[in-house]
Amino acid sequence: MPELPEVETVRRALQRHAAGLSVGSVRGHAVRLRRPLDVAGLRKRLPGRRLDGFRRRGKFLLVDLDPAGTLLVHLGMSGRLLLCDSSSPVLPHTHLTLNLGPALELRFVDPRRFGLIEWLQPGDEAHHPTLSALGIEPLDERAPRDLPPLLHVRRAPLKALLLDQRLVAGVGNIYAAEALWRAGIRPSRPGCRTALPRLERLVGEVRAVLGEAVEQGGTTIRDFASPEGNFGDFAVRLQAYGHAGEPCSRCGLAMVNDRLAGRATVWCRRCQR
DNA sequence: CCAGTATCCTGCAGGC
DNA sequence: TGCCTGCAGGATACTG
Repeated sequence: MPELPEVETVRRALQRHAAGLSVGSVRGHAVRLRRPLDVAGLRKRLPGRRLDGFRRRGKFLLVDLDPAGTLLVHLGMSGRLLLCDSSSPVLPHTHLTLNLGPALELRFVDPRRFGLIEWLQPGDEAHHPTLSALGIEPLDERAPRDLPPLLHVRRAPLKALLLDQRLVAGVGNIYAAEALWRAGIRPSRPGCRTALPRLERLVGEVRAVLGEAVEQGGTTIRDFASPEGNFGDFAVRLQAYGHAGEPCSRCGLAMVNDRLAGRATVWCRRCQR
């Protein structure tokens, strides 16, 4: 479940190990991801291009192959980018492989196929329907000032607002639950029924939990791993997500699991109001 | 416009 | 042991 910290972990690993390398052959097969994977188009455009750098916007990874364009990657639910020795076994659901040297490959693996890979021409970023609509980067220094007022004018539950990428870019189900628990705010509380100082506290906790998770290399619940194969170490620090039925680590009351905005939502009825 | 729900997809856990 | 069901969730199309 790659959210901002997991994508940032992937970005850093690729920046460290793959920046400056050139793409050789491109292998893959047309498969239906969130949109169809255009292998033929990538085969035409990628070979010979240099990986100039890796950027992140929300949960999107942007691979710059200047000046030709940018490869836009979203990991969806189960997507992984792996740096592998060419001789290493190919995992099931490997949809795309970029050769990066005599024995090095970058592989995109995505069993559930909620991911996305598409080619952006220079200038496309500003018009891309999803990319251009993304909201505030929560770790940006402007977030504490800009985000609370946006939450304050909405009637939807705060959990749903945190998950709305057009408001905040990069928060998913795990870190939304954690931030609300840390802030002591009920996930179903409407934004407009929450005092501004509490919203400021919430944004602060969103930033804190994301920042800590980035430091730990993300959260591995089932299968997240960095391109080098490292697991994220933040799971042990989760206090809400995955702890339904267990005592709240603040007050001891059993945490409950509700369904909110179509998502499992673990929270404490006593601490979160 | 806004909020809520169904949908895509596979793997896995739990029930019987 | 094996089959079935439901759940996991990121983005988005759709409904009310």
